[in-house]
Amino acid sequence: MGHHQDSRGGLDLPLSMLIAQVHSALNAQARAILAHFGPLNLAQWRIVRLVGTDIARTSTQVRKIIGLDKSQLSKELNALVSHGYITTRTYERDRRQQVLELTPLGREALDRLLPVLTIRHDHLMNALRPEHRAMIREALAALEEAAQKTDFGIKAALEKAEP
Amino acid sequence: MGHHQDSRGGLDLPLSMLIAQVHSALNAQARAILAHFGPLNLAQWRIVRLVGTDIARTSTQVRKIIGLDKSQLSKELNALVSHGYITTRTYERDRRQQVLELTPLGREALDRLLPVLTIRHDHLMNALRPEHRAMIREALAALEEAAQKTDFGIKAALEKAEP
DNA sequence: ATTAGAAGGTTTACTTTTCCACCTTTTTGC
DNA sequence: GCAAAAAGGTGGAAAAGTAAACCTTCTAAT
Repeated sequence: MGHHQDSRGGLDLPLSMLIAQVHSALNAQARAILAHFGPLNLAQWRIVRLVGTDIARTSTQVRKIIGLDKSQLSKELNALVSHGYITTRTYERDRRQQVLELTPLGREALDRLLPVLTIRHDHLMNALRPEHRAMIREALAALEEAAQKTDFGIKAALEKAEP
Repeated sequence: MGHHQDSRGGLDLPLSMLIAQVHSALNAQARAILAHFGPLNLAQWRIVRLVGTDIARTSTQVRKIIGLDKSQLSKELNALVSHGYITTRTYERDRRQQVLELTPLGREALDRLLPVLTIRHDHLMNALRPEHRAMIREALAALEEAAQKTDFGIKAALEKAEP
């Protein structure tokens, strides 16, 4: 029960639609959790998480890892700085970038949220069968790479349709 | 090349982040394609597609299948009607809902776009290894179901953090 | 039969994401 | 070295998505 369709079990929607649905469900879930704890939105939380766990130290690293639009990153960073969660300073090896660091406030937020979101992540992983768990990352990576290309015969189809 | 990290191959980001990335890449790709053909945005295209291929005939069916917010659906339907792609009439079996149908203009758009997006979909599927193809739908469905729950021990963690 | 509650949909306000033009700093190719 | 190209970042506008208040229609429990 709780499924979208009653009668048609195997209705095969395009993969991109499925992913959009999963994405929006995950997003909603994460938002609901974050909303309990304070003012951080999802993007901000991700930034804090990456910086606080030393996975990323500069603005560009964060941007590449999260896959965030550079404009959005700029805005979220501004918000994080002005609310006192992180500090920024110029990265001397490349003066276009910034070095990011958590403030004590930022660290406190991380310490409060990380355990909760780890539980959630475990919950998600448990929903997957072990075989799936093993390959889902690879599959997603393959899809993402395929999604980068914008020409794969489309151009030809385009010409036919719009001469 | 084109990978996010140079040095760390296996950096395991949370699954939700991966999905967000794939989603946004797929979205961007679809947008880019749609932009070549006309004024339909992604949501509108999905509606036209479902209605035109008889997968969905009423507003509610479309909403459930696409997983679109009801507010957003309402707006997109308005836009589609006012641009002449679809028509709506009250569904007599349940007068809250509407029966949707393509106009000739809508059908023309479908006929032009469907082949192109089918090519794209095939391209995506080809990027997956057969094992991935076999399991990805099931895995995504499991994730989506798991994403519906908002309580899975979180509540307890919440109480600890915010008494 | 009536009524409370659920579900569908609309509207409005608001947040988040995307797009684009522009500026600065690095890198690259002569 | 220097000019062009590339990459990082910023700010503003537009699009997409989310949330909440409200109305109508249906459903279900008395």
